[in-house]
Amino acid sequence: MLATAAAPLKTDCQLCPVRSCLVHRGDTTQAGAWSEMLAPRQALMPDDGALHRAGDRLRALYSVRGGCVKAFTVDAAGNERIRGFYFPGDLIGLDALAGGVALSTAVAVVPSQVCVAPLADLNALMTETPGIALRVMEQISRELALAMALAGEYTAEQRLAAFLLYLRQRTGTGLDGCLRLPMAQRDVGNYLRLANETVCRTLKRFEQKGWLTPVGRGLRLVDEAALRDAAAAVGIVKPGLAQTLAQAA
Amino acid sequence: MLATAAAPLKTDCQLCPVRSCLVHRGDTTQAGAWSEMLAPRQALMPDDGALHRAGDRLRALYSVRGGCVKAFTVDAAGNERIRGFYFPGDLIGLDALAGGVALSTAVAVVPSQVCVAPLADLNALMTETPGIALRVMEQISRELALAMALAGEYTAEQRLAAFLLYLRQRTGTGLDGCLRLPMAQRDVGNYLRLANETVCRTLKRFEQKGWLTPVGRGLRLVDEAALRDAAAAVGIVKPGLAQTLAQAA
DNA sequence: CGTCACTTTGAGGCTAGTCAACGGCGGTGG
DNA sequence: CCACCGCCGTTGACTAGCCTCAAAGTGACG
Repeated sequence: MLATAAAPLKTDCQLCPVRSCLVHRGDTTQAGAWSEMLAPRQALMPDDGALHRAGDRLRALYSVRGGCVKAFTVDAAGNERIRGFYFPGDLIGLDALAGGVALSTAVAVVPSQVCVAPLADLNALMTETPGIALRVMEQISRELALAMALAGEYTAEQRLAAFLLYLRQRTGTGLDGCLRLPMAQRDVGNYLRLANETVCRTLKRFEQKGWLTPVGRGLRLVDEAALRDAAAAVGIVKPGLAQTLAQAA
Repeated sequence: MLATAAAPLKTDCQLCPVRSCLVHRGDTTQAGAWSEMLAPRQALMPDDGALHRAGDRLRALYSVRGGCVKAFTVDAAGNERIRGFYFPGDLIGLDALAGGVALSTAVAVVPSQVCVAPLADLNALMTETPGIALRVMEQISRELALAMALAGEYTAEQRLAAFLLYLRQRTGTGLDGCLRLPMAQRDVGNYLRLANETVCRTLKRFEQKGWLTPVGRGLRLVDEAALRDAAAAVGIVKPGLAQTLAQAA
C-alpha cells in the first residue's frame, strides 16, 4: 500500500517548489486556506499500490508534487487504457467530481510525491473560499481541453510530436537540455492510441528527419519548429515558423 | 447574426421544461439565483451565425434549452473538427473557463434555443452561491468523462453504437419510438473520427444484423441489447444481457 | 422542376495494427 | 562476479480496417 510521509504535519504550501500548482495561482487567502487543508504528503512508488482505483468512491483529490502519475481504466477484456499523465502541479481525480466515483486507477510511473486534499475538506473549502472553486474549475477545464485534443483524428506523427512538446512544456528539459520520457513507450502509445511499435518507428522517423536525436535514455529536440508544425493541428502547441509562413502565404 | 428573443425579460427557470438543466439539480436558493442571472433566451438557427467563435474571449456560457448545438474547431488546412454536440440541459463553453477564450465555434445544428449566462454574472454568482460552482463543476466533469470515452481506441461499430445509445439517452425517442439524428451523418462521422461513408456502411451493417431499422428519416433501435454489447467497451453505456452473460462465463 | 446538399455504393490504396523474432538493459540469485 | 531472466525497445513481414476518390441516387427547398 501507500507509504505515508513519516511526519504527520500539515504541508506548508507556501514553501512548495511547484510553481504551477493551485496554491500559487490564487491570492494569499486562498493559499492559506488550501495549505491548511492539505494532509501530509504521500510518497508513491511504481508497483507500490494505487492512489485510487476505478470504481472507488473518491475520498480525496491529489496534487502532484513530483514525479509522474498515470491514470488508466481496464476494460472487460483486461486491456489497459491510459486516460492521462499527471505532472507536478496537476490535480488528480477531477474526472470523479461528477459522480463521486473514480473513473480510473491512478498509479505512479516513477517515484513520485503527491499532496492529499480530502474531498470533504475540499467541498467545505470551496464553499468558504469560492476562489478555490474557480481554480479547481480552471484545472478541470484545462484537462477537458487536453482530452478533446487527444480525441481528435490525427496521424501518428502529429500525436507523437504534440505529446513530446507537451511533455517538454510540462516537465522541462534536464540539465543537458534533454527530454526524458518518464513512462515506457508502450504507455505513450497506449495513451496516444498507437501501438508501441508505431511509437518506436515514428520516433525513428523523427530522428531520420533530423528533428531529434537520442541522447542516452532521453531525447534532444533539435528542430523544435518542425515538431511544432507537425503538431500544430492537434492544437495544444503553437505552430513553428514554417507553419506560420505557410499560413501567411 | 443571432436573433435575440423579442422580450427582454429575465428567463424564469422555474418554468423551464428542461429537467436535466443546472437549475433543476440544486436547491431552491440556487435555482432562484441562477434564474435571476440568466439573460433572455436566444433563438439559434443553422447557418445563422455562431454563439461564439474559436479565439473569441468568452463572454457567457450558454445553457441549451432545445434543439442541438455543435462545437467545432477549424485547423490550418480548413478542416472542421467537431468537438461535441450539446443537447437540452448542457452547458456550452465550459472548455473556455481555463483560458477565458473559446476553443471552439458553436453553431446550431437544428433550430435551437439557448439561455445566456454572462460570465461576469456567473463568476459573481458562483462566489455568492458556492453550490452553483459545484453544479458547474459536475457538468465539466461529465463532459470530461465523455471526451475521455471518445478519445479511446474503438472500432467504427463500437463508436457508432455508443453514439446512437448516447443520443437516444439524451434526446429520447420520438412519438413513434424512433431515434432522429439531428445532425448530418457527415457530422456524426467527423465527431467520431469516421468518414461519412463509414458511418453509412456501418449503419447498413447494423441494419443487416437486425439491430435497427430505418424509419423514414429516423432509426428504430430493434435490438438495443446487441447495440449495448457492441458499445460496452466505450464505457458510456452499460452492457446488455449478452455481454453480462459473457463476462459471467 | 432544377439545384444543391446529403446519402449510398463501389474500387482501390494507405496508415497503423498484429505477429514474430531479436537485441539491450537492469535486476536477481547462485 | 557472472549467468539467468524478464521487460522493454527494435525491426521486418504481413494484414486489416478505414480512408480516399469517384459517381450515381435521393430528398429538401426555392
